[in-house]
Amino acid sequence: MNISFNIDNFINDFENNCNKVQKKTFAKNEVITTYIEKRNQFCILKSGNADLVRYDLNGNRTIVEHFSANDIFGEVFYTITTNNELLVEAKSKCDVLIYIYDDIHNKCKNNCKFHHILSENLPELILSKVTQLNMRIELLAKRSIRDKLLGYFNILSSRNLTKSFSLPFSLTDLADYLSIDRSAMMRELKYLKEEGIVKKSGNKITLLYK
Amino acid sequence: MNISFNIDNFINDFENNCNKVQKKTFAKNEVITTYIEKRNQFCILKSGNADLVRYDLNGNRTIVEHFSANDIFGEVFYTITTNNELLVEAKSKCDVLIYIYDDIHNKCKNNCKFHHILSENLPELILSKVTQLNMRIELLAKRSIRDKLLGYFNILSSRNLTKSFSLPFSLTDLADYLSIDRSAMMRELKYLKEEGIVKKSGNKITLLYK
DNA sequence: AGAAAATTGTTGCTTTTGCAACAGAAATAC
DNA sequence: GTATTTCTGTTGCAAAAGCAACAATTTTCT
Repeated sequence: MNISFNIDNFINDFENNCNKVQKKTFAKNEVITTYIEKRNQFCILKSGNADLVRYDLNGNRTIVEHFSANDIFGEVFYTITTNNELLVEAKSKCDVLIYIYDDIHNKCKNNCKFHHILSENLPELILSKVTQLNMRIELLAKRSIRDKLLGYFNILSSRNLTKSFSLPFSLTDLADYLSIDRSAMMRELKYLKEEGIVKKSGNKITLLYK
Repeated sequence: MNISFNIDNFINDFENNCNKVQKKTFAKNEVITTYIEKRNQFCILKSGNADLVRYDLNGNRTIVEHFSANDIFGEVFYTITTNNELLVEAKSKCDVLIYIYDDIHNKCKNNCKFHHILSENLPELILSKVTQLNMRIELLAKRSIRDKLLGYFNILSSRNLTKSFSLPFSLTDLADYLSIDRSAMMRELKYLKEEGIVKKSGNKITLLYK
């Protein structure tokens, strides 16, 4: 979910001028934000990796989304919050820009360029989120563990334009992302290797078909 | 995913003036649009009901989204289209407003009020879509048929502010919406009735717990 | 460098889900 | 208003997925 303009060009600009943005740094494993209070946060991940995680009543953990540089997140995307706990957890050191959503619409005192461009591009930014979520839905709607794995591998493969790629998280987390049991996933992964459909060493996957 | 301003107030306005919108009517079972060509359509369902449907390679049908009055849809939300067929099918007579997405940003010749308000509200409109999709993801991420059913019933229940509500589609379609086997769903539904958790007559469901 | 914690890999067993097939009810079409 | 199609409801059996438990490996912490 890359934002379509390059934030780096404006970093200095907003750091000096924008009186609406908050810049924060989080260490690995810190909770960046929770989606329970209604602060209408809109966040941009400047660097690092983070997961949006849900813990449900049965004790299951689901990785709802995985974020890397320039992805956007925040409770503004969860207007109707459920009773489950939603957390954004830093998986590495993370730099985050935090806006209150309504502030994006209003011009900031200094009328800074970053803020202006952000508000101009807001629809496209949110639209890219929609595209991302639709991909997520397609994955979760798949009926078998095999289809989920191959579906996800295909996404990573086309994203990298190559049949070889690294998984962005551990196998334990992958299972929580695909909403399946880890040991069942490991078994399916073994079958996929045995049948010569994928190759795997460490967290590097290679697709062997076609 | 109701749009936050009332379109009806502007119907006459745009019908006479907006040179960017197309208004079309579809009969039940007609295909309103497909998501394969890249026309960047942005559609508003004025009246009726429609489903976004995917047919995958295994012959499974998934109802990706269900639309009713004032919901928005269109291929602009599927920038990265997969190889699967995506169709929007009218489940009843449907009135649809169709924009080319880029036209929404540009002022129309007549600078009509409807068009103006639409472009002003676009971020919130798309944001409501995000919220809707997140709900969908939460549902599909549930690990069992029972949790999917109860999760969906809870959504309908809170949407109607009552423990009794009608399902917006047939049981066959419900299974395709939850991405589960129909007969397995019927069995689980039977258990839920036997255990006194839900009541069901026709397509009307009543939640009995709490 | 060594201890502790987390992740990977595996397996036997149980439970859940899917599949196939069919009968009856309801809706739709002619 | 009758025939045809779709939908509902059910079941036995097969396949897939989940659960629990544990050893081996890797990573992290101090």
